Amino acid sequence: MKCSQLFLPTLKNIPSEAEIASHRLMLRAGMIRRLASGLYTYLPLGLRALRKVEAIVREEMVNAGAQEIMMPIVQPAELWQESGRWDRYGRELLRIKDRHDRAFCLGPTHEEVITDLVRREVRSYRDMPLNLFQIHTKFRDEIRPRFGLMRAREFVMKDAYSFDVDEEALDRQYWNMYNAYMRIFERCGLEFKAVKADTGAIGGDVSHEFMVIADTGEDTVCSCLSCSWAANIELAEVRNSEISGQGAQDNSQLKELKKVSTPDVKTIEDVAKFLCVDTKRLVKSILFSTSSGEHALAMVRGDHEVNEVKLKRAIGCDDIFMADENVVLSVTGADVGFAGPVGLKESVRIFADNSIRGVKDFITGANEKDAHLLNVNWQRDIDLSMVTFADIRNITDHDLCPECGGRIELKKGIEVGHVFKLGTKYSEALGAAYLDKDGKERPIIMGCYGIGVSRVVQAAIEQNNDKNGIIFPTPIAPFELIITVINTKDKVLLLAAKEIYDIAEQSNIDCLLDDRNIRAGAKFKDADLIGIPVRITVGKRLKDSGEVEVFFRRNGAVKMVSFDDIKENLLRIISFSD
RNA sequence: CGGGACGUGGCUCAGUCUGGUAGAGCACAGCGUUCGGGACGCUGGGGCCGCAGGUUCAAAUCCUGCCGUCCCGACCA
Repeated sequence: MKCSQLFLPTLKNIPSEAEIASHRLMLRAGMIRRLASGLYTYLPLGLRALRKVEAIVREEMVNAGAQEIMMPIVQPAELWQESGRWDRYGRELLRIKDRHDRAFCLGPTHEEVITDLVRREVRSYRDMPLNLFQIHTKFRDEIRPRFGLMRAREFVMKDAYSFDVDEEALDRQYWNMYNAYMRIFERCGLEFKAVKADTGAIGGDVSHEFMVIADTGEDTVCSCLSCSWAANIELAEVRNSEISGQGAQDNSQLKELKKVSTPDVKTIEDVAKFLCVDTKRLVKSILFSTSSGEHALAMVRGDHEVNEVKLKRAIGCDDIFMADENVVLSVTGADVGFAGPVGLKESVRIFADNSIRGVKDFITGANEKDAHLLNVNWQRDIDLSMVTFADIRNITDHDLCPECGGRIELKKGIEVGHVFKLGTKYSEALGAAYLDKDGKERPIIMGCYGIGVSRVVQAAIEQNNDKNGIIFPTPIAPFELIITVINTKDKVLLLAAKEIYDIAEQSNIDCLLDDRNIRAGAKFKDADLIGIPVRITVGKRLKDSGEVEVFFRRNGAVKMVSFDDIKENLLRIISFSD
């Protein structure tokens, strides 16, 4: 491709709509343009990178035994009603109506459609194992689209679904996919981690996420420095070395319960400062409401955070959210900021984190405006029959690995892939069953496996850039090589560059020829910005010494190579780009 | 949905506080000089100042409502 003909609108200025490096660079490099919030057009360069990732994903999926299909984006409401997700999925599901006033949605995922297909076509144990995938557009009406392609409303996803006769076969498919994912992300040149994960709205039992490590990631990844344990913080279990006693205490040692005035002192930090104590002496009490309209009080140490996924499990309900001001007022009798376990106006269940089980004489809110309680104690002040101790807090980097007791670290990650063992959740809801060897009907055992293909492109850029622009890993670079002609009016240089270009084309190297009649500096800046791994510069040195310059974007290395050598060994010479 | 910021040529922004002829840089077009790290000079085109109301002799500027964008939060395969 010649630059003079390529639609490549690069920007010198940083667009004001973008905050993070990868988003800015994709706009500046002319890869994407925004149509509306969370909706993007892929320009030639962006689409090429996307296609590269797609090709890798497709190849590995097919190698792993999956077969490609394509399902509709528009899906009938009936199917979603059948699975129960028409009501449960919430407002992220964009609902539309056709001219006959029939309800449809834009597919945010395809479990319903694939299960409908399979329940019609798969009747026998002989038809399995089966693994079907597609690479297609998904639509999710995100509350807050963010960071360009990172959290777009419309995006490209590879989704695969497996169908098996039993758990054992599912287990094989699951790890087969897991391994395929490892290969895919390695080939894309990403620094990533596979971590244990929560199954969220998709449901199911076992699940792993594939996280690209990056400071701008929206998830937190915990991993052990000494063993292979790694988990999303939503799920990372806290090892309990701190538990002592059973909550019941020897009352004679306890200090007297005391109420202190804390006017307008609400946050944990403020209270600790006001009372001149460490935040660890405080116990944070946060009121949650469940989807069924009940309330529960969560208690964690002042310096800890409530983990809603764990709390949800401890309570045993589908969904929870922080109670609003009115609920807080009616349950505690005070404004937000003074909640505590003692003297609640309404009787609610209390879920206390394991780490506060053994503490004595702690500080909590007094359920009274501008007041806190000192020397609160289990049993004496709090009815233990209302209290459930559980792991309901986020792990911290002071905690130890739950597997081996080693030190752990917390890092931010971008979720680019997620594999689930679904089990029979959808096959039972939609009646997808097969006949086994004995002629007995059984539900099909399912797994599902997603990759955010468009997100991979941006995550790769987030991980590979410098002040001059993108540094594409070669396998997903829109072009692998750019040949920069310093002076296009010089026919000798232009012809020499074309000669190399033709060889590159014949060698199946994706090559750009920068034949634009602009100054050399601008060409260099553009080449750096769009992140082409290797640049060959054809300039006056060709005339002086018969050499061209080979520049490697990643490390800035420069090699002078004779024109003849380049022609004979192009592939070998540019193969050191990563 | 709650909190915050913003909306002025294609892009980045000034001008708004204190109402009075719409500006700069980049980009674009023409001419000339230049030509290996985003050149320079001259000339030129391009604006419902987000939209709608209101106040005023007069509104980019003040007021009200709406729309859009971004950030934080809640939410999230």
